[in-house]
Amino acid sequence: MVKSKKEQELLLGTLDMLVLQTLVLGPAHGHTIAHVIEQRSDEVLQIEQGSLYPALHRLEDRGWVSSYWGVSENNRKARFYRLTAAGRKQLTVEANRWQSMVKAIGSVMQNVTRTAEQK
Amino acid sequence: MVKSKKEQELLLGTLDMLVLQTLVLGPAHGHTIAHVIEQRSDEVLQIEQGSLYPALHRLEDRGWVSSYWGVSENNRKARFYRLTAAGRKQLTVEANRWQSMVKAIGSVMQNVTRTAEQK
DNA sequence: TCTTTCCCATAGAACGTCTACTGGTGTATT
DNA sequence: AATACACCAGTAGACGTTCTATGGGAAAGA
Repeated sequence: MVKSKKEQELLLGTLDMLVLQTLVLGPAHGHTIAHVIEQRSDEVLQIEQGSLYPALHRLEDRGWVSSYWGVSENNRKARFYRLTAAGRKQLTVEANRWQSMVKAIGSVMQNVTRTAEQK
Repeated sequence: MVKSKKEQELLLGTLDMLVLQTLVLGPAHGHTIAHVIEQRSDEVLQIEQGSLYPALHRLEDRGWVSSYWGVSENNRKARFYRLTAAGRKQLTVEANRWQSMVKAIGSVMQNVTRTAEQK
């Protein structure tokens, strides 16, 4: 039996933005980043490892973050990511984009039975 | 010269929902659907033909809409799409999902400088 | 006739996410 | 000492949506 359909597909291309935002608080490693996002979203967002690490690597490729090896709070080897100046700019770009998207979609989704319930 | 990066990628997987919502107003053909979404979003959303028609076809495959050939307002042959009962249900599912997504991402994106201060 | 506008459609590439793994290493348990 | 477990990083391959870039037919107007 084959599972042909994805279960979640819930991030909708916003993972990069979420990661950058999380790093505003300071450097963090992958595990922590995922947990922070999940907790702050009240467990609505689920960050899969297979999504997270590729995201971190491409953020670094693009220069939005830099990384270094360190030791985690649990005394384990971990790669920490730090927001760069370019990443900070990118975050505002993506946040603005997201805001305008939400607004635009909201405009389309609002019920247009206004005619019936007009003030 | 090759354009290696996509220009927009602005729909973020919400096109199906937008199309279904548009059809709540009544049957419509592809061109109209695209224009309605673009206008209602104040031209923020851009619906490419290469995104729209595949979307309409998959909505039909899944039973969310049904289609028939007719004649457009401009006297041209056009395929009209109508929302099915299943499509109406699907719309509420996707709309709820979208709402919870917006809320969850909002929770992550809000500034948390408060936490940094209380040290 | 020629051009424009309307309308449908598809192929192929790009991209982000998911599933499903592998592998290493501290810490606690037995 | 051996085992189990939680923590941490990573990759391959599939999948689905969107994009770019086409093609073509048919009505309307110049």
